[in-house]
Amino acid sequence: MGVEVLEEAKAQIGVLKGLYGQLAEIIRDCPGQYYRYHGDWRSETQILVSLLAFMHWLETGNLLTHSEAEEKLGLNSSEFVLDIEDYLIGVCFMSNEMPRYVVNRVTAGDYDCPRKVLKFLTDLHAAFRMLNLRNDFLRKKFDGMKYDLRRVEEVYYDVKIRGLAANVGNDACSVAYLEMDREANLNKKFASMKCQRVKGDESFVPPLEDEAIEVQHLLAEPKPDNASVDGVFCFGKENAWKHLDIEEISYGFEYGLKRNCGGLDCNNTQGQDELELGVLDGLLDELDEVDDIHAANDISGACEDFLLDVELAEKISDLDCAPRGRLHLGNSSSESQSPGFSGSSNGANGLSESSTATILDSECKNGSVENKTVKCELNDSSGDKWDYPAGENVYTASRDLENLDELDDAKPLESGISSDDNEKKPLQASKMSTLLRQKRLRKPTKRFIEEFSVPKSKHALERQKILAADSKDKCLDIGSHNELHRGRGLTLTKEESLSENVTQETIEDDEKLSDLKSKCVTRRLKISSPGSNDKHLKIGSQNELRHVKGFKSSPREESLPGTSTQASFESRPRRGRPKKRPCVSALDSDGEPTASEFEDDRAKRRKSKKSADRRKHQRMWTLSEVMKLIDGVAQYGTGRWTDIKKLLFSSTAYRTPVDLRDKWRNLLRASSVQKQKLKQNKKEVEQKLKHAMRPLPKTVVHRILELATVHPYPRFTPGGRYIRRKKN
DNA sequence: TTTAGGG
DNA sequence: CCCTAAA
Repeated sequence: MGVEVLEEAKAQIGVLKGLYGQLAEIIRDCPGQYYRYHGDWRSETQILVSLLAFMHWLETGNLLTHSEAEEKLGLNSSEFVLDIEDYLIGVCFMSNEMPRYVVNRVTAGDYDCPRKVLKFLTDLHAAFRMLNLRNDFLRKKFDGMKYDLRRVEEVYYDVKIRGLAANVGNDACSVAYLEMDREANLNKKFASMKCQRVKGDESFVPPLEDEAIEVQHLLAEPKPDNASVDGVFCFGKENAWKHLDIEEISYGFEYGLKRNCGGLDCNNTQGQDELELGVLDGLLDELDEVDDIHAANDISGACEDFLLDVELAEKISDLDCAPRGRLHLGNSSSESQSPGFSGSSNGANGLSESSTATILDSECKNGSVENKTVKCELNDSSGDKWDYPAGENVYTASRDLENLDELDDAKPLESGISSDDNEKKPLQASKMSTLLRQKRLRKPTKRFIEEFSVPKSKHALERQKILAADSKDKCLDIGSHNELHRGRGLTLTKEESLSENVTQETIEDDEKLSDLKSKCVTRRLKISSPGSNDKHLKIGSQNELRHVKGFKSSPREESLPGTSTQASFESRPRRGRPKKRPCVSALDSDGEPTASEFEDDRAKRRKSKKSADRRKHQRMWTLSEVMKLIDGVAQYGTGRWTDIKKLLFSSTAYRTPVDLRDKWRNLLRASSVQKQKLKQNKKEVEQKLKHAMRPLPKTVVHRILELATVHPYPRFTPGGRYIRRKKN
């Protein structure tokens, strides 16, 4: 059937060829005017090229070259040609179709397809990368190809770890690979080239030109004219499927791996053989969670995905045997935890020192060596990516990840454990527990890391503040050491007289052992309103209790004059999937959590088992934040959320541009509702409103409404009504 | 990588 | 607040 389709398409191509012929004739009448008119059919040409290239790929597995494309379209005349740029854009269009194609093929049961497409796209992308593209449309399309490649990669690894990828195919491939001597050589060179680049990790990318030149040497036949294009693509064509074997890359990176892992022996690449279907089934769920990390590290995630799971599989299969020596490394590596904390180290230290929440300290300890190794590998493999994300940052980020994880299990080295924590130790001591724990880990996300570092340092300050005990009606400046250099610290305005404190979140540790202790999120909010000095500690856990009635707390963070109910906790069932259950507990005047409360909290959490909750936090928007947001919108309007974020929310790491936008959307909705309600019978409805939402100060509402007219947000009429557009 | 939009 | 598509 596929053949029929192809034939049919070819017939149509024939028709098009004829049409191009007609065009060519017209052009022939007005010599030299080709470029005057060819824009009229450019986009069609591009699409046509993409289709041709796709067909060609289906038939031969190779990339349609420029000359081939010209030939197929009958554009060989000297006057009427296929524009190089059109050709390239067409190729990009084709690449845009690949992810869909791959998914469809896999759905249809062709599990080998992703591998082929991946290689193809990898080559293609590598070839494109050598072009020196202007900042034009083609450049954009090329950028898009990166994401196509990534999506295909994900499919490939997904298929692979599910054990669906045909090993036969792999073998056959490698045999073919060996057969081609010349190409093998090219491959080696290419791989080593890449490898070198990775080795030189610190110095990062060699200039693109160098690379291009080097590859030019590898290219057998650079053409005199279009060398930069045709030559490159010949390269891609000749080596289709052959070079840059994924495994090859992995091996190539081993050097870097070992170095970055500080001597850890990570043979992850070999672990792949140990994949077992039975194990994999249980692992599939893992993917979702691991995804978080992908997003977090910004490293091309699929690879990580794969490796991590491989490692996990290894662990599981090892459960019956003696634990590997590697496990011990967890301890030694965790020793370096403090130095490793880099940016957030302040937070960690401050935390344990302040002793208010040492339990967190320990709960965050989750030493899983394989995570570490895997991550190291990831960092390195990221070196293979086209992006070359700032290695430093990525590295520290993942170091933080590791450390966060390590925090959980590395008991022996933990020195500053508070008494609260001691009872937990026995639980964790057992090796079995340790082993099993590694089976399933809820990884912190990027946002989590960000939050983790910022608020913690606040925490340290908080302690000082409490000691100073001067936090009445003054303006509180909660800037922290870490924040200082970031510019403007978080400053709370007077009328709020609110001191917001540490926010800590931990991650849920979801695993099979029933006695696991999960990590908890403690979020401390000290609310000191003009009337009282009550302090409240809010402990939010990320665990989801499906069976337990979830309730949501919405403590007022700002105590507004007049409307203030300084801490009204409302509890209502969450709409939809109950994702998160922040627990609220009132605390003694010190704001100290009592051991029993933690115990209680943990006990509850212990019950909650599965349910991957993606909810990272529910952080209330303070009035000052809202005001800042309003200012931002006034300044930039809607649609430039990143700018607003950068300028006004640079100190609050946990508010992403998307958050800002969402909040604005909600504000519009809220304010319009509030306005309408005001028109109606005030009293009753406003009573209801109070339950439903925290009413905004009228001035704020007015400002929002004003802005809503100036910067109309899509889907909100000037009246503020939310328009729900229907898909048809 | 950012934004819009749906849930 | 999350997720996805589109740009």
